[in-house]
Amino acid sequence: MTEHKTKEHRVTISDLAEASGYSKTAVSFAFNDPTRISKRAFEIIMEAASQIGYVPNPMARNLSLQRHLSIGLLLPQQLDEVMLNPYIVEVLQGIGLECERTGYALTMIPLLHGSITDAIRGAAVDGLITLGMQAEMKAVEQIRLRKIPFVTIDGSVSPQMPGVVIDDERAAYDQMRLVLSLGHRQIALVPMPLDLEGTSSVHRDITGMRMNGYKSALAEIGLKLDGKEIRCYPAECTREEGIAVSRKLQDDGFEPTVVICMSDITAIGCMMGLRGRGLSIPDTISVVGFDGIDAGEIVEPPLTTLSQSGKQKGKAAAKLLFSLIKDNSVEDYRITIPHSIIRRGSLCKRTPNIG
Amino acid sequence: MTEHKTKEHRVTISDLAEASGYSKTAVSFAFNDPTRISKRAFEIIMEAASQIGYVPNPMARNLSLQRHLSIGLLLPQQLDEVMLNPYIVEVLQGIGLECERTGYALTMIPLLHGSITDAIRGAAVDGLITLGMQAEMKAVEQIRLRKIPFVTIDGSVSPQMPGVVIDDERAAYDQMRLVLSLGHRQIALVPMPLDLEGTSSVHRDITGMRMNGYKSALAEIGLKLDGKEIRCYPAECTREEGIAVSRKLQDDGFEPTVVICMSDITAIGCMMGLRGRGLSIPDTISVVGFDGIDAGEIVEPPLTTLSQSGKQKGKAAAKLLFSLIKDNSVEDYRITIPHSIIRRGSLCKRTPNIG
DNA sequence: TTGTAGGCGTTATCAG
DNA sequence: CTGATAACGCCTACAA
Repeated sequence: MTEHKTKEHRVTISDLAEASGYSKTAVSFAFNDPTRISKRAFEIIMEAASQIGYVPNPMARNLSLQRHLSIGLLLPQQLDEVMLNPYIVEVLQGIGLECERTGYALTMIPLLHGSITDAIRGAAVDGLITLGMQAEMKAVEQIRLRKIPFVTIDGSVSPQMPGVVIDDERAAYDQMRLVLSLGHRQIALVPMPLDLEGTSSVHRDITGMRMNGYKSALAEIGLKLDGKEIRCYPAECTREEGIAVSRKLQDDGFEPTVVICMSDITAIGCMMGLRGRGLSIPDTISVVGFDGIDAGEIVEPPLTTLSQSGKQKGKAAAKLLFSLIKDNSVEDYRITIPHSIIRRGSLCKRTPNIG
Repeated sequence: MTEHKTKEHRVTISDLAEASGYSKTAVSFAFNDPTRISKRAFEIIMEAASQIGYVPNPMARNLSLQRHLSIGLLLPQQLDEVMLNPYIVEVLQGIGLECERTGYALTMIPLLHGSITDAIRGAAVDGLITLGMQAEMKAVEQIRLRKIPFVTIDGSVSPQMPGVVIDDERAAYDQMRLVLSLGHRQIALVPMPLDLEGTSSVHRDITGMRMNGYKSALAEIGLKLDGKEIRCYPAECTREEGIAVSRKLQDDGFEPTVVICMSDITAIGCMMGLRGRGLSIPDTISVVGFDGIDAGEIVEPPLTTLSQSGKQKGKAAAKLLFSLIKDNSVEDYRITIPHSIIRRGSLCKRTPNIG
C-alpha cells in the first residue's frame, strides 16, 4: 500500500490573499486580468502563489463564471462498444478538432447505472451532442429540462433539434444503383436490425430511410425485395454479425452475386466469413459496404463502399453546438454532409444469371 | 437563423422551495435523500419541481460536494490524431468500462491553445490519466500543483507516479526471438522515432526499452544492429509512414527477409507498400507488428504481432486512479499487463541466405 | 420532520 | 489601483 497524499488542505484564494498581503480581488485579477493591477502587485502575488502552491479551483471558477468549458457526448451504448465502431471514432475526431479550436474539453457521458436520464441530469457540460436521437425519446425531454443546447448526429433533426445528417435515402439509392448497374440481380441485403423496443434505436430512422432508397432503386427496374432473388439479412454493426451473415446465406442455400451492407464493419466481417467458406471475392461474390472507414482500404480486396465522412459530421455538429452555446442560434438547423461512392476491388461486374 | 432560447432564468432550488412551500433544505433532501423528509413532502416537492421545471444545477452541486464525478484523459496529441491510433482507442475502451462501473464521466482534455499546462490548470476532473508521461516532464509538476491524483499508462512509473505498463524490453525480446528462431538474418527494424525535443516524447522510454530487448535477442546469437544485415528505419505510428518505409528499403537497395515494426499500423502500412512494389508476403518478405490491434486480423495475410491489450491497460489504469481518488492509496504502484505473441500468416520460416 | 445559516472558492460590482 | 461585499446554487451541520 503506497500512500499518495494529495488533499492536505487545498490552498484557496483567501490563503494567497493573506500570504501576499493583497485582497482576494487583487489575486483574482492577477490570474485573470493582470492589466488591472500594478505590475508590482502582480509580481508579489505570483511569487507568493508559487510559494504556497496556489492554483485557482476550476470548480469554483465554473460556478462563478456559469460555464464548464466542456461539451458532452451522450453515448448510446457502452463506451467500449462505441469505440469498437470506427465510424463513431471518426465522428469523435471531428468533434475533437472543434473542441481543440475553441478550447473546450470533450466529456464522454456514459449511462449512469443504466439510466440515460440520470446521466443527463448530472452532466457537467455546456452543451450536448447526441447520436441518433429521435424527437420522441424521453432523453430529449430531459435535456430540455437542463436548459442546455444540444444537437444530434444521425437523428431526427428539426428546427427544435438541430443536427447533421447525410441524405441516407439517396445514399442507399446510389449504393443500390451502382450494384444494379453492374448487372447484379441476386442480392443479399444486410440492414441494421430495426429494433422493436425503440429505446436503443440509434439506427431506426436511418435504417428506414435507407431501405426506402433501396426499394426505389429496385423499383426503377421493376424489382423488389421479394425474399427470393433479393433477401434481407439484418445484422448489427460488428464483424461477428457480418461473419454470421455468411453462415446464414449458406444455411439458406441462397447464392447471391453480391452482398450489400449498411456498414463497413459488417461488410468486412462478411468478406472474412465468405472467404472462410471458400468463396472468392469478387469473382464468386461481391461485397459492398457503407461508411467509408479506414479499414476498408486495407482488406483484400479493398472494399467498395458508400463513403460518408464521420469526421466531417462530428466537426459540423460541434460547430453547430458552439454556435448555439455562443449565440443561442444557428444559421441552418440541418446540415447535410455529402456522401460519395468509393469503388474498389470488392465489387465487380456481373452478367445476370439467366434462368 | 433559428432562435433556440434556453436561458430564460434557470430555476433554482429557492424557486422550488417557494413554489412548493417547503424550505431549501427539504427540497435538497427530496433530491438527495428522500428518506429524510415525509412522503407527502417528497411528493409535493417533486410535483412542484416538474411544474416549474427544476433540475439541480450540477455545477453548484459539484462545488458543494467538492467533486466532479469525472476523470480526465490527458492527450499527448491532437484528438483527431489520437483517434487515428487504434491502440489508444483500445485504451479508451478499457477506461470507459471502469467509468461506467463507477458512474464517472470521462473527459478528454486537449491541449489548451497548445499548452498542456493550461489544459491541466483548468481541467474539471477528480483525477487524471496520462499517456506516456515521463517523470521529468513539466506537466507532472503542474498536475501535482492541482493536487489531484493521477496515473500514467506507458510512462515512467514509480511510487510517486503509479501506472500501468507492459514489460516492453521483454516483449521486444520475445518478438525478435521469434523472428530469429525462424531463420531470419536480414532484418529491417522499424522503431518509433526517438524525438530529440523530448517534449512530445510519448514513446521515448518505450522505444528505448524495446531497442534494448532487440539488442539482447540479437546478441544472444552473436548479431548486432550493424547497419548492414540489420538496419533501422524509424517511423511514426501511421500507415503512411509504414508505406514510406517500404520505399526507403527499395531506395537503399536493402532486401531484408523480414520487417519488424513497433506498431501494427506501421506494419500494415508496410505490408501495403511492399505489396505495391510487387513483393509478396510472406513468401518474399515477412512482416511483424506490435500491439495486436483489430485490423491485424483483417489484412491479408493476417498480421503476426506482439499483442498487448490496450483495453486491459486502460481498465487497470482507471482502477488504479479510482482507488487513488477513493482511498488516496494503491496496492501496487506498478501494474504490469501481460503480453503475448500472435502468430499469423504474415511471418514465415526462412532459410538464412548464405553469402 | 423541518428550517436557519454558513460554507464551498471564485468572480463581479462598486465604492474609495 | 485596490478592497469590501455580494452573488453563483447547492449541501449540510445544527437547532427547533
